[in-house]
Amino acid sequence: MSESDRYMLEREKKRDALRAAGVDPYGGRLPDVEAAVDVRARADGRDISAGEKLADFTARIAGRITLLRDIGKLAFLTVQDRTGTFQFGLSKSELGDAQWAVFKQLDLGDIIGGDGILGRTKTGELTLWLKTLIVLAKALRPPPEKWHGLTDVELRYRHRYVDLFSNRDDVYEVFRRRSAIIHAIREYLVDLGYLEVDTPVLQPIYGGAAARPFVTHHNTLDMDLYLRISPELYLKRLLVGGMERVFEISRNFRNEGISPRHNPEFSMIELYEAYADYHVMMERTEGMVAAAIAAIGGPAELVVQGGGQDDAKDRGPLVRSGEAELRDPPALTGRASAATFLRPFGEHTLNFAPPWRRAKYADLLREYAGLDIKDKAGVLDRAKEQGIYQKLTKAIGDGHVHVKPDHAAEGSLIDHDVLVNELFDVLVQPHLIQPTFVYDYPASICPLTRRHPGDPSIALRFEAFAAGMELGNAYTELNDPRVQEENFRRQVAGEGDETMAVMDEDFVMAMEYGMPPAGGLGVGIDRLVMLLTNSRSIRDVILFPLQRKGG
RNA sequence: GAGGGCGUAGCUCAGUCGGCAGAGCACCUGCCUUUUAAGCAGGUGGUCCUGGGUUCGAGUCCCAGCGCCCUCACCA
Repeated sequence: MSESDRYMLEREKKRDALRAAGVDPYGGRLPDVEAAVDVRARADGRDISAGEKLADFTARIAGRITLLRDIGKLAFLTVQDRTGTFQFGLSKSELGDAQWAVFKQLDLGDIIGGDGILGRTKTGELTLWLKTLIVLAKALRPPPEKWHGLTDVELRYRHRYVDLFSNRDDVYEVFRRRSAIIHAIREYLVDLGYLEVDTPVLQPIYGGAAARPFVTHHNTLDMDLYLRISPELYLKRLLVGGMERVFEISRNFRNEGISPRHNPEFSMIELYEAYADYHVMMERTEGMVAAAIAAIGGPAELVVQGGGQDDAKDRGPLVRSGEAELRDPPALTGRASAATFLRPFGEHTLNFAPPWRRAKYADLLREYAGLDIKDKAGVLDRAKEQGIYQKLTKAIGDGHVHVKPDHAAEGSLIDHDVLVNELFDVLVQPHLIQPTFVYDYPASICPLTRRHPGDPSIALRFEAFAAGMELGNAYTELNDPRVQEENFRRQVAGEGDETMAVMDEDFVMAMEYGMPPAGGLGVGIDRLVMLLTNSRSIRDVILFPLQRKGG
């Protein structure tokens, strides 16, 4: 017999003892349960001295037993509900022998309800002194260690339900905030007149991003389908249809590598606004984030675990190391003040107060790399210095790098703008800690993007960065059907990345009916939640991140 | 896909030079009517990730595999 079997057997014996005593170990509906936090609020209105019990203050609370202190004929249980914890006080003489016998069959992890009267113990702890004990669910497996909780990263992801109840103060809180953030964004856009829609996840033709798709199959139609990599092409059709302001919170699927910032399925919000441009989308980005921050409250005291093993070892019971100086700084208490927009992230404090910094791509390249974007020789030299040129020339032939000598510097095999882009990633992006809109990208690295009317070498695009991480991407959208069609043709011809979208004739047809000029924006929800909950891994903001079979 | 780290009781973790498998929590038995990770006394509990190998002897050394984490690659 394994040890876990022994644990189960002990608990099954207690379950059977409950049944033998006529108590259902798996109770049903329990009306009028009050949240722990609400009982506390109600108690605030009363003056209760230590050791006092208020016969007229009754309450019913339910939750999971997280602590159990049996002191003979008296016991204290700590139960946890969705709002916090509450102490139950049980006295053998008050409860009576029958109920006391029920208590004796309880273990850590069981879910119970209690009716009782409120009081304070000698030490002042707010306590519900039970008159009636209600068994709601006998747990057959023991919870993890009560002090450390579940820290094994693999077990946390594979058994997230255990992670959630045993690491309530950080893990559960992350997902509570995630919910609040999404709700706030939705409300913000709806208030602006946006319509929320659902477009196909199963797509016969995939597009809207450069990524490898997952393939699936419909049996009856005998048709291969792709899980969407982006909702973009459907949302633009809706612009044609007259949905002038439209958004979707979209689960996207990309058959790519996995990293602390990439999960095969991830959430993104995409929005399109007719008659707007990418500058308007900057304001929308700021607005959504501001709404999200307002929804989750003031400056975060929350510091969550990273995936790293070193982090796990440092982990304290409630909050992680390194955040002490960020907890309730006196200067940040004003709800409406700009300080509310300060969020801790790793060793940084990010300031999301609008307006965020707006900087042109070329200007940032000059500022952080000291490079003139038009100086082909200088860029080439720096690329060689950084080993980028060598890496790219080595990669020629595997399909990822294309030789375009006409755009290259003298003697270079690699396109100038490709080198610029690589240098930007290495030399500039890590410096973009504070929220920053990088705009006016070189057109050649985003060939499908609408050009600046006065300068065809500039694309009307921005990317939003924070903590060195890409957070969002926006465009002044192309609405010329012939240009769009030509873009598709160039992709199909393999001129761009070979994984990019195939020709979507219906999409072109839609545009031929007239699509209003529009601004379009995509924001990674998971990454935004990471930033606003100080989570270092995307897996810490996704409830059930993909794991290999087994383990 | 490449490199590095980790895998020991249900959980959190020690384990020295290769020499009887350890602690805390949890669990079981007993005591306890004001505890706060309650306490005290006694006790149970092991596929040391899996499979090979070296050795008189392997948790420890070697090889292969599996899983997780990290870095890189991939990735609007």
